[in-house]
Amino acid sequence: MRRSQDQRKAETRQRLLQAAGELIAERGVAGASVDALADAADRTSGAIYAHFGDKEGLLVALLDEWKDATGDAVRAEYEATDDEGARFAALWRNFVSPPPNASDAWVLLEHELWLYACRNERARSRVAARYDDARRALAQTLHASDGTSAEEVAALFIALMIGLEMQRRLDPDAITDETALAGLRALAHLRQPAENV
Amino acid sequence: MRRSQDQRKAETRQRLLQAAGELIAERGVAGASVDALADAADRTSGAIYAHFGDKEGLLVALLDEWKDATGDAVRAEYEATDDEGARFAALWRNFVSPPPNASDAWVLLEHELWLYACRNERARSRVAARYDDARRALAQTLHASDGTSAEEVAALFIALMIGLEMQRRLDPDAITDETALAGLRALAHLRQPAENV
DNA sequence: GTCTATAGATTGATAGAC
DNA sequence: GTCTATCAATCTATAGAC
Repeated sequence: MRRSQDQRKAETRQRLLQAAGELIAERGVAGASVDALADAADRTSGAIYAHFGDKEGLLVALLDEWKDATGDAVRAEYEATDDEGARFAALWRNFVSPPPNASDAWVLLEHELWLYACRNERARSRVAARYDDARRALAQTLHASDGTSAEEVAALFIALMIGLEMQRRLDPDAITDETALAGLRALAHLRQPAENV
Repeated sequence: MRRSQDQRKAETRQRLLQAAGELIAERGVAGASVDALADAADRTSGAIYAHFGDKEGLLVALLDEWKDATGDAVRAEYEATDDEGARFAALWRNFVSPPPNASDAWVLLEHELWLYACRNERARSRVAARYDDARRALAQTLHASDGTSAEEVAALFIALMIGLEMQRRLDPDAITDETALAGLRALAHLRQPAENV
């Protein structure tokens, strides 16, 4: 019996975390009430308090367990070709049109939690670590060919893609794929100073 | 008497809008209650409903009246020099460390309202128009020297600065000014294809 | 137009049964 | 660990006096 109890407990925890991700992406941190979060996971609010203490505890746990399942897929797709254009196109495509499993609103969850982290000390270090991980992972994927710092380029790539996606989400016609790719290409070769301009 | 009544009305409206901007930046859209918004403007909730109908009306009005007072200052500072490095440094500086009048949290207001716009049809077109204005204004300031589309570069500049500021806000050491400037410089000259790589 | 007072719904969190 | 029931606080919005 111990076994099945533990299983149910673990399942509940996972259901709560997944439901939290989805519902918060849809309604926002403040818009997703404890009851609604529990409902979405087919549990009641009591389960949330038993597992995480309070709503903030759930959010912090969500941040801790929140890994990009996408990372590996992106890397594989990236390394499938040697052509720089195709590689950057893969990066961009995976960023703007989220992978099969994730909801279309996953980017909203990123912004939701970033905003939350800006106002909550406990959350900030976790989200900061998440961005640090993202930079490192991307830097490793890019494995900077030349003298440029790979992490520097990774930070710029991430920044550009986030900012472009923000604009595109408001107006899909505002940002073309060509613009995005031209931007990534330019950033990839920022080592050379503005010599022949 | 009509005169002073109108004056008070106009003043109240302005106070409500300004207080809304500040309080929402601090607590978020959902975190700033109607009563709290009214309090911050030294009025009561009744004033908000009389002026804007409901909370959403206040937010929409805030979006409509929301102009960057900074635009002109940035442009003046930009054109004060011919040196590209100094120009981009001025752009970046004005973006990350907001001007005298604005609160340090003004960027949070941007994200707060962007997120709101992603979930609210009435708000989305307004925020989209705001970003379009920003692109146009920046494009005009940059007055693209060469064949590159000025609006394209403007979109990339804005995207990069937003994304870098997000990362820097979580961890000030993650993004150096040098990285930001190198990124802007690279984007400014994206016309040339990757020929001599 | 602005206030006070209040209705009605919803919130985060707790208590106690199982 | 999970549920039901519930409290106190807070929320948006309305009604009516001035």
